[in-house]
Amino acid sequence: MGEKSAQKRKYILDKARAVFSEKGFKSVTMKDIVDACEISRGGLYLYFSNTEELFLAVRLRDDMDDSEDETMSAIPGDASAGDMLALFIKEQKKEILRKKNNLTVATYEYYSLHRADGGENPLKDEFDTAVRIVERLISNGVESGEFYCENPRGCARNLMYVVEGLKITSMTIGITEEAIDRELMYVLEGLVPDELNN
Amino acid sequence: MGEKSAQKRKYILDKARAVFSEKGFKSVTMKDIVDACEISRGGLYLYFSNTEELFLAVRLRDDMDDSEDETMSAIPGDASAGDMLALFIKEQKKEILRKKNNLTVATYEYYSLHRADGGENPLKDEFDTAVRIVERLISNGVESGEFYCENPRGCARNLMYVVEGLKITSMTIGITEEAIDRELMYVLEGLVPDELNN
Amino acid sequence: MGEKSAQKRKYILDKARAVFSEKGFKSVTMKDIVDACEISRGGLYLYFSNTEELFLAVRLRDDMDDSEDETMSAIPGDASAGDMLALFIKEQKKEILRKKNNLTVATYEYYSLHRADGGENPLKDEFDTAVRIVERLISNGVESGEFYCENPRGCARNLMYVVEGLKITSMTIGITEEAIDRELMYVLEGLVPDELNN
Amino acid sequence: MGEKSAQKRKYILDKARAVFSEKGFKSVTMKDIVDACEISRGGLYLYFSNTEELFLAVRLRDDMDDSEDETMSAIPGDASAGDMLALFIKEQKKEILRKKNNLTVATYEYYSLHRADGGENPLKDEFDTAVRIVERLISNGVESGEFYCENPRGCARNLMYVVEGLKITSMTIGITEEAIDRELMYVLEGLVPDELNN
DNA sequence: AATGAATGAGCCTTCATTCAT
DNA sequence: TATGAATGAAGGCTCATTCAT
Repeated sequence: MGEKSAQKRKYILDKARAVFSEKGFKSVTMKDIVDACEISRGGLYLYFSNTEELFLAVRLRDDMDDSEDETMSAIPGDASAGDMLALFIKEQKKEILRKKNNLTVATYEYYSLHRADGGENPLKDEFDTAVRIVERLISNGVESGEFYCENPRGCARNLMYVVEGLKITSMTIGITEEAIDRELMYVLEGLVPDELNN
Repeated sequence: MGEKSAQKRKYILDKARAVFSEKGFKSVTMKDIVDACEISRGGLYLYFSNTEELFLAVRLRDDMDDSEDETMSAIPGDASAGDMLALFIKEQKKEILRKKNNLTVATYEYYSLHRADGGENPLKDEFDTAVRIVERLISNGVESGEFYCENPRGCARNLMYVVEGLKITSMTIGITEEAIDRELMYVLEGLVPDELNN
Repeated sequence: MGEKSAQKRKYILDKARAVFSEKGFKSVTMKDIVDACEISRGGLYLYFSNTEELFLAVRLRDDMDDSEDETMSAIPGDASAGDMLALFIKEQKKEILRKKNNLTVATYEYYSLHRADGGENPLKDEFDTAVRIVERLISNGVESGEFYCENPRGCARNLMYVVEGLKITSMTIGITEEAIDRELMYVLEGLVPDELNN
Repeated sequence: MGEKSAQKRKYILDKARAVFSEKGFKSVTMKDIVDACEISRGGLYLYFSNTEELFLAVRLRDDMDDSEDETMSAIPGDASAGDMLALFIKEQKKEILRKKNNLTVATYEYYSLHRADGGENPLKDEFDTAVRIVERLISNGVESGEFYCENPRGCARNLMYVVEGLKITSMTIGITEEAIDRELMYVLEGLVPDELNN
């Protein structure tokens, strides 16, 4: 009803994602979207009133079919903590390297515009959730003897800040896959019991 | 043709910095600068042709009287590696927390627009330089027995990626001074010889 | 081809009247009507092609169930001229003060747009008819000795121009009921034989 | 300074007056003004931000070089009340008949949109002022024996409401000069002492 | 050097109108 | 008949950029 055609809505979001990936958030105009979708100006406004609405919908839609969750839930129940952490990190790496449909810059632009220091912030939720996941994996690994770590939360946070650093570096300075591997490895090595580390 | 009035140029750059700090890069218009400087439109064009030129000049001017260099060079020759690293980190923290004249977002916006994956990139130079400085400080500390570290370069890079992560987090999610301290501390603790760590 | 559903047509006209009352003529869009009627865009076009057609139909419909005629025809045959004039004026006053469904402004807007100086003009017909009615009432009153008036037509016209003046004043400047009474009274007092006037 | 070129401002107001006269208030777009003035879109916005601002300025400017005031003040000091009233009415008549630059409809449209029942309203001020002027003229005439009138204020108000009625009639129904004369005469005749009236 | 009025391109948004279902 | 998605024209507004003074 209010949503017109759900299919077209998805179509628009798909095209919009590509545009946001290409131009970030601020530079994107409704005309950019219209052109990308090859629909009429009025047609777009039937679905979204401005780029902000569009962007948030793109990010939401993203969550739905996000490969991360799928991947994580597709893990066999008997996977080791190390395997799972490796998988998690592999996903992060994929995201960092992603060329197409990469929302990193647009997201940073959007939230630097709408920073809500005190209040709710989806970005903060995402970050905190990721930290918790990693912390749990590390803790599990410590219990099973796979990892050695006196401060799992600290280590998890360190990992996620490095990931953030790598993301922004990738979008501004540029970074090679090797450099990403090296950085993530550096963090993980701190988890390996000393006797194994040598 | 020459520099017109170097003084006025500096004046414009000062005002422009505040504008870029406030609005990032993409959202800044020449009119914003004109308004901030309270000069004529034509007057501004005499010095800078567009916001890009202006922004690069702001960043350059920044390097000149940058407090970081001053601070670092103001260190007594006999300062310990630990003291110097602490000082360096203090500067980074100040930058992360900086409210006024903070170019972080504008810089990210600008370089995400002008990313030159392979070629030269001042941002890359700055990052690499910072890594080298930290690496040297750590190495010195290791030599003097202040630090323990098997991979100074890796540790330096880890620190700088965390700093990048903290910067972007500060500008988007928001972050408290305590959280910054905790993160930086986490990295530094890895450098402290075990016997001292307890 | 025919009238589609006469009931729905009336429904649309009712809702449209409210809209024209609220927004005048020029500002009303087909969308306004669609929204007010809660019907589909296409559905509206089935009945009316544009706001002009709609407005004219609203005014016509108005004439049909207009309370004025009803009221006037509901007068007992033996009513005095004075009673009937009082009734007529009461109706005019009601119209001037009418808050809901007041077409005054819309009508003025429409006819200032479509003024036909020489030709036919429903507004002119209405005005002339009203003048004739008042003139007849006055003449009757003069014959019966209720009124004193040497120029009934002139007095009737004077009354109706004052009514027009009051209508437009009511819609633009705003006017109180007392002010309306005072004005209408002023005109009527001219009709009262001198000996009664004191 | 803030006013750019006073000359051009006046030029725009002149052209705008013609547009408002032609199209009323609501239908006028900034593009209409731009086209009438043959200036650029941006150029117009340098002086006025929207049609409302423009319209109010047109009305203000109107007051300044309004012929009414000039005319009234150009009256010889020894003019009789009758002469002055005749002059006043002649001005009203001119205004009612005015073809070019007639702001009547635009004014009604504007104020029907911005009616402030309780508060200040320039239209109300103008009306009240006119009433006071007429009242004074009548009173003077009564004192000098030129007029006979028991209720100068009532008569003045009656005249001005008739004038309002004639104005709106002129713009909607259309009216001939003779009809205007007849109406105004009707009111004035009420002022003439009976013995002269025959 | 400096000014600021002027231009015109470009994006935003709303609406009348059409048309496939 | 009725629906409402879709289109495209029209008007609002802002800005980069130029240029006469």
